[in-house]
Amino acid sequence: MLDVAERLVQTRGFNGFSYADVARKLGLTKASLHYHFPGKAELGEALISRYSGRFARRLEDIDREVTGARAKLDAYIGIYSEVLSDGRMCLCGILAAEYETLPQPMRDGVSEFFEMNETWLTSVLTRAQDEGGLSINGAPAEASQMIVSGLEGAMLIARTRGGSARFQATADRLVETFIP
Amino acid sequence: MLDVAERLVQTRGFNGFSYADVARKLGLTKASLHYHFPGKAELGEALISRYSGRFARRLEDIDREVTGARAKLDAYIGIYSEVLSDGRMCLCGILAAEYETLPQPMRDGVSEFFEMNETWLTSVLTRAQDEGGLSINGAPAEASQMIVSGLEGAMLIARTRGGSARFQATADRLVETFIP
DNA sequence: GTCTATAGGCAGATAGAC
DNA sequence: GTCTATCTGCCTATAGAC
Repeated sequence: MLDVAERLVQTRGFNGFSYADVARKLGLTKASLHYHFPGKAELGEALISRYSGRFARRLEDIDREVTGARAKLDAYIGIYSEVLSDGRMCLCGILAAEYETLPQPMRDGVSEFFEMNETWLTSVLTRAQDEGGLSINGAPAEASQMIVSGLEGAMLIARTRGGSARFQATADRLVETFIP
Repeated sequence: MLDVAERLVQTRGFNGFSYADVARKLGLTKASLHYHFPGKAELGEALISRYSGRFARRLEDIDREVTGARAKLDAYIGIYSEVLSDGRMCLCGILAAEYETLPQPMRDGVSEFFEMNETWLTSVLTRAQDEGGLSINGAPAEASQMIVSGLEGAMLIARTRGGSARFQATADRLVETFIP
C-alpha cells in the first residue's frame, strides 16, 4: 500500500490522488485502506517517514562505501537520478510545492528532510575543504543549499521538458561547479 | 478574479483550490465565475497566459533598462524575490509539480514558460561571454538551465524553511558562481 | 453579470457483517 | 483484514430567472 501511494504522490502530488486510486491499483476497497491508515494525513506522515528513513540509509551507505567528495556527490546525484528515471519527482520536493495545504506533522517531515540533506552535504563539503580538494568561493553550508535547490528544481523542470537526460546534464554541471 | 485565482494557485497549487475559494474571496457565487471561465481548465490556461506575458514584459524591461550581464541577472532574481516575498511560489513552478494532473494546454503553457526563461538567460550569458565578462566553464545554455533550476528549487524549499531571506542568499550566491 | 437551485460525481470517512 | 453499505460534504458544472 505504501509503495502504491508513494508512487501516486510522487507523480500526481498529495492533492492529486485519492484512496480510491490506491484501492483500485491494489484490488481492494477504500474501506480496507482505512484499516491500515485511519486518514490521509496519517498515510502522508508514514510516506514521509519511510522515504526520509530510506534516504538517510542511502546517505550512510555513501559515507561508508564511497571515497572522495566528488565521488560522494556523484553518488548523491545518483539517488535523485534513480527517482526521476522512474518517472517520479522527489517525494518531499513535490510535497514542498503543496506545503500550504499539508497538515502540520507532514510539514515538519518535509522540512526535516531538507535539513537532513543540507546537513549531510555540508559535512561532505567541509571535509573536502579541510583536505584541500574543494574549489568553491563560499561556505559549505551555502553550497549545500545551492546543490539541494538545484537538484530539486532540475527534477521539477525535467518532468516538463527534457526528461531524465536533461536532469543528468544539469546535475553533473552543478557538481563540477563546486568540485572541478 | 484572475488575481484571486492566481494567488490561490501560487500558494495552494492548482489541485489545492476551488471555485468556491475564489467566489468567497470575491463575494460572488460559484455560478457567476463560470460565466467568465467555463471550466477550471480554461481558468488555468488564462492564468498561465497572463503570468507568462507579464513575465516576458519584465524581461523586455530588463533588456531595455539594465546594462551589464551581472546587473541583468540581479534584476532577474529580483522578479523571483518579489513573488516569494509576497508568500507565493512561481506559478509555473508550482504547476510543474502538478504537471501529470494538468490538461494538455496547461502543460504546454508551463513548458513554454521555462523555455522562455532559458532562452532569455542564454542570450544574456552569450552576450556577456562575447564581451569577455563571463567566467563560467561551460555553455551559456547549460548555465541557464542551472540558474532556472536553482531559482525554482530555492523558491520551493524556501517556503518550507528559511523563507525569503534564505532564498535571497542562495540566489545571490548562484549568480556569483557564474559572474563573479 | 450575477443570482438561486440543482444536478451528478467523487472525496474522505465510518458502521458493522464476515 | 476485507467486505458492503452508507454518510456527509465538497467538487465542477449547468439551467434558467432576474
